[in-house]
Amino acid sequence: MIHDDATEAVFPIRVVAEKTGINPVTLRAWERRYGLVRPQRTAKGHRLYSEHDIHTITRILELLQQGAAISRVKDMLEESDTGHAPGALPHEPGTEGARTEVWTEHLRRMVTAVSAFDERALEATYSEAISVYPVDLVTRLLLEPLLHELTVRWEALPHAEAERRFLQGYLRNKLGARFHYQSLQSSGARLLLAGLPGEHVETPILMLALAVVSAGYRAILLGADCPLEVLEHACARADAAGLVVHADLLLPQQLLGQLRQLSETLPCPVFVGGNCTGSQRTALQDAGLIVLDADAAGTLQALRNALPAPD
Amino acid sequence: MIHDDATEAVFPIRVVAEKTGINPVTLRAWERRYGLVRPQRTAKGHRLYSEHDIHTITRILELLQQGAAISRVKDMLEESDTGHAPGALPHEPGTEGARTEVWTEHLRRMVTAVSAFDERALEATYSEAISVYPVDLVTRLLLEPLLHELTVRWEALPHAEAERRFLQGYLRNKLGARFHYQSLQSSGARLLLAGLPGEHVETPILMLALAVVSAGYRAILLGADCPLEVLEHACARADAAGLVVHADLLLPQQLLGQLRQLSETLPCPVFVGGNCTGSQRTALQDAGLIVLDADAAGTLQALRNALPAPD
DNA sequence: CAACAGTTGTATAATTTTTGTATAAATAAT
DNA sequence: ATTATTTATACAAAAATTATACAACTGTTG
Repeated sequence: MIHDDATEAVFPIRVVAEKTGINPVTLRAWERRYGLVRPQRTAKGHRLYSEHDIHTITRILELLQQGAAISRVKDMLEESDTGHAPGALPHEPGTEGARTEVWTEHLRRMVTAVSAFDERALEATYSEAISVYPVDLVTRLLLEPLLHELTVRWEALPHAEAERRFLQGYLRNKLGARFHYQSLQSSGARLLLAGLPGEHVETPILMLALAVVSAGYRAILLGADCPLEVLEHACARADAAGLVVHADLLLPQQLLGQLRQLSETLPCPVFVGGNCTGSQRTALQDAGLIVLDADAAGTLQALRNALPAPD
Repeated sequence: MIHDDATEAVFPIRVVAEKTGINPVTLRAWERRYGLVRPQRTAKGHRLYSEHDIHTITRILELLQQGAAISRVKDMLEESDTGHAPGALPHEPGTEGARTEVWTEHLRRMVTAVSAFDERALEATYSEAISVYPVDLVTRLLLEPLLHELTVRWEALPHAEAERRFLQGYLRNKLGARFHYQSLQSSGARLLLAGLPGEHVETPILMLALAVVSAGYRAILLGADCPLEVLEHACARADAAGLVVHADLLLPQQLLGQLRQLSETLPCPVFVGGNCTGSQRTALQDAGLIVLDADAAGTLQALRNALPAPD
């Protein structure tokens, strides 16, 4: 499939600026300073951007949103173009421990933003946090407490269901983008991942998926509230090295029985994560499942123990 | 189908100017400077435009509308005429026919990728398409047909539920990221957006949300399967200028009644999108709802009619 | 902790290009 | 004879170009 680039490049810089939200000055600065994008030129030197260039800009925007430095974006683009994979984003093994008031302040602002349905304020706080702290930390000390705090609050105020939905939409998009990005980079064994029947909330599943992916495995997401029969079929068809299920709620006895049966049937190990691992740990282990603890390190360890290490 | 151009070429330049809204001076400048349009001439050199010429001008106008530079438009027209090579932007059904095999090929590859649970292959195809064609076109000619094709297929093969979930996860992340990004840019009136009770699929809602946002409004997403009471509360609390609900399935009579009541209660207009607008259009209109057609242009028009234009 | 250098988005200035429109002189149409 | 259309030249506003500068941050180093 051959394209004549010259004939595709039609958009002047102003249009591109409007389409992408990037100031023309900035676009030129990126090109001059980092060689980013480099569109066609007319005989007189005016820039003509193609659809492909615009797509590149959106990719840049995605990377920036994940906290990448603009000066390093070019390499990342090239790496992901040449197919083979880079180590994703800089994760500083930070030495930050307490400083809890920072987080409670962020938390407070995010709660306020949610009750005003103000996505921009939500984003502002989140991206402020993400620009200071590594992603994992923000997830663990901000997003998870936020979800927890609001869940508690909503139980007392049932009419605030809309706010819960709003926040979940935001988090789903946010975590989903991160998962998607990391997913394309990962290359280890394939793990199926789904929420058990009755679990309708997606965000904790996405968090678990992120942990799995950043442990070096590939994750195939099958979403929330997934029937066990589907998982059984999918394991075979997808040639999965393992199955990870998620449950926050208490599992009924019947489901536990079905899970035991499933883990005996399947040729691959079955892991379980989520809050149910606290209260029902032994029951789950008796059913032949491998319990994933809430912390990332423990999750990684458990996966590595039961599976060949991915790298 | 060959026409005798001479018999069709009858419109003097002034008439064409009136029909198209383009100043005669400008029409001549386009012809002189870029070789655009070139109508027949009388023996003494007066321009005589044919119906086809006028159609060409319409196409030019569409391209300009999408931001193409006038100096580049000629190449694009020629490209899409020679059928080969992607005319980047043209949205007209007339010239799409010749290029459908591009889309069926992409479609085929995506179907294959889904049944192999291969996110990277999925991404590769999608990203190739998106780098050549504008987002809207890819959504309309690739993603929507893909969803439709696989839905049909899954009805015949119920065991492939896992594949459906896999694809929906992918699309949700993809569309969600786009929505999130656009959302932060948008600044118009706020519209609440949700799937009606019984509608569990998120992707069509996200597509509708993207249309709303690119029409210049802000969208507050409340997710799929949303109870009407939640919407009623949320409209007040979020100070929304409108409510958009989505439904692909047929709406039961009871829900129609509740919708009528809702639209009478709320101070803002209520819009409805999705496949149900085809079969239940009049019933929905009787209930006081404003129907959003499937195409983006119609959606935009309907929103603008009922709300103050955002920009 | 202060000083310094690097990063990065924006701003400004001086020029040039693009693009729609205006004008003039000549010819054609009605 | 009056009204249109044509070509060619000209003009002006909008938009693009490069180059330089700057402000707000970042991180490093003494």
